[in-house]
Amino acid sequence: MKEAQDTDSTRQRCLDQALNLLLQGSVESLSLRAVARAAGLSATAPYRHFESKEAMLAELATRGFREFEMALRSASPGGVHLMTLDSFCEMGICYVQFAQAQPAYYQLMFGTSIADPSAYPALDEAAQAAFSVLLQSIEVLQRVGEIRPAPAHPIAAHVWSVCHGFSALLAAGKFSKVEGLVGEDWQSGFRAQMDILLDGLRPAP
Amino acid sequence: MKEAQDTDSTRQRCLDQALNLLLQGSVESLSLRAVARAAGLSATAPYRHFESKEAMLAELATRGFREFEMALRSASPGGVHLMTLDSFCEMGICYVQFAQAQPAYYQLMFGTSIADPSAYPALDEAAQAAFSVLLQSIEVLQRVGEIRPAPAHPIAAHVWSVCHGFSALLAAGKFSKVEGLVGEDWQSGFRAQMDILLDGLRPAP
DNA sequence: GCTTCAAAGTAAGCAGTGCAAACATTGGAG
DNA sequence: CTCCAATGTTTGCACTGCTTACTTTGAAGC
Repeated sequence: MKEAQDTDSTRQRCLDQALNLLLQGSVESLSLRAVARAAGLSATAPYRHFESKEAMLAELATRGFREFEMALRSASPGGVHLMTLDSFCEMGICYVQFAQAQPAYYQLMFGTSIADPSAYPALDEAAQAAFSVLLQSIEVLQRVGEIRPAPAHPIAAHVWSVCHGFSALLAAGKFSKVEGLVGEDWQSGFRAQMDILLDGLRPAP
Repeated sequence: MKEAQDTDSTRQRCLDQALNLLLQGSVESLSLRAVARAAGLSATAPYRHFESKEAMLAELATRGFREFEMALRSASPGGVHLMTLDSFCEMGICYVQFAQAQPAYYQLMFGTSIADPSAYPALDEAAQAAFSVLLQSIEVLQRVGEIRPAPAHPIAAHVWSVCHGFSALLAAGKFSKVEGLVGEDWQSGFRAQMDILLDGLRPAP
């Protein structure tokens, strides 16, 4: 009996083309048929390689989380263990950067396109790994006294809320009427938010 | 020539049924045909009353923002001008409450289902009015010395990011693995975030 | 009271979707 | 050489938003 191998080239071609289409469109506008067309297959051939459309999206999202984790890590050149407040800020920038540069990718990862992410263990694992970068960074900053000593999980959740909220509202264009934040001008606005955020996390004097 | 009147009962029936379906489903799964079916019309009849599906969604979203504004205002019994830190916190709760109780409604208002909201002036106006509640609350709190004196718009944007981010991540179930926040248990988690937020906005001693 | 005419509603059709089932192809194991 | 399972295709179903052409209807103008 031959196990389904990951060296299945057609499968990879489908995934690559799906990513291609996703990057230049939205999640909703991504159809399996378009993927098949781009991969030079018949409309329903991808069903030989993926349980469903959602299963394929889940694999894309998994890929996304891995890239996302890399992007977050890139903010701290010395690795998470040498985290500084500046690098932490930069990590936030990298977060929003990712969401802003590839909105459909980000939406796939953090939206509700995938009804039950926990049905895809690899996806869960990749997402958890990305979150761990944030969590560990906070723990390091607590150890060096830049962030007040307190349970790290709620703090991480808060930072995540800020980054996600900013990214989502920016992507939806909701900031254009508020601060004139559009396109590439968001960085100063985001830094202002990070300043408030870090002020609230500073240790008591 | 008879102007199209707003007393158009069929039109209202469509909107009501659309809201009905929206509240018990998702934005994506809401079809104009289902609305027509629920309203006892032929599949394409709604097109006599709405330019397009998006135009109908825009009217629903406008309605949503008006309800949303009411919900936010309800947090401060004495009106925005008697805003306190506690009421401000409560306003955040009301925000998330709204998003949590009617996720599809919220997603319609703050998501990207409506490609260009500025194409619908009434929608823009209603959204702006809701945002003003937040903005004015902050200005009042600055006047009474509970929030540091600083441009109010960036502060409002930050508060908005936190509330939106929390709501979106909660709705997507992303907090379940982080803090065990699911369903109705989110309030304590959210208060913790508001505490950090308000700490960062406190005036310098 | 009759005509006229625009508004309201319908039916049919187009191009697209996800997905299921039946069929054809093909390449490697026995 | 023969199976047989994996891969791919065709066909079909029920659904979507939306357009076009058609019918009904109700009220205003003469």
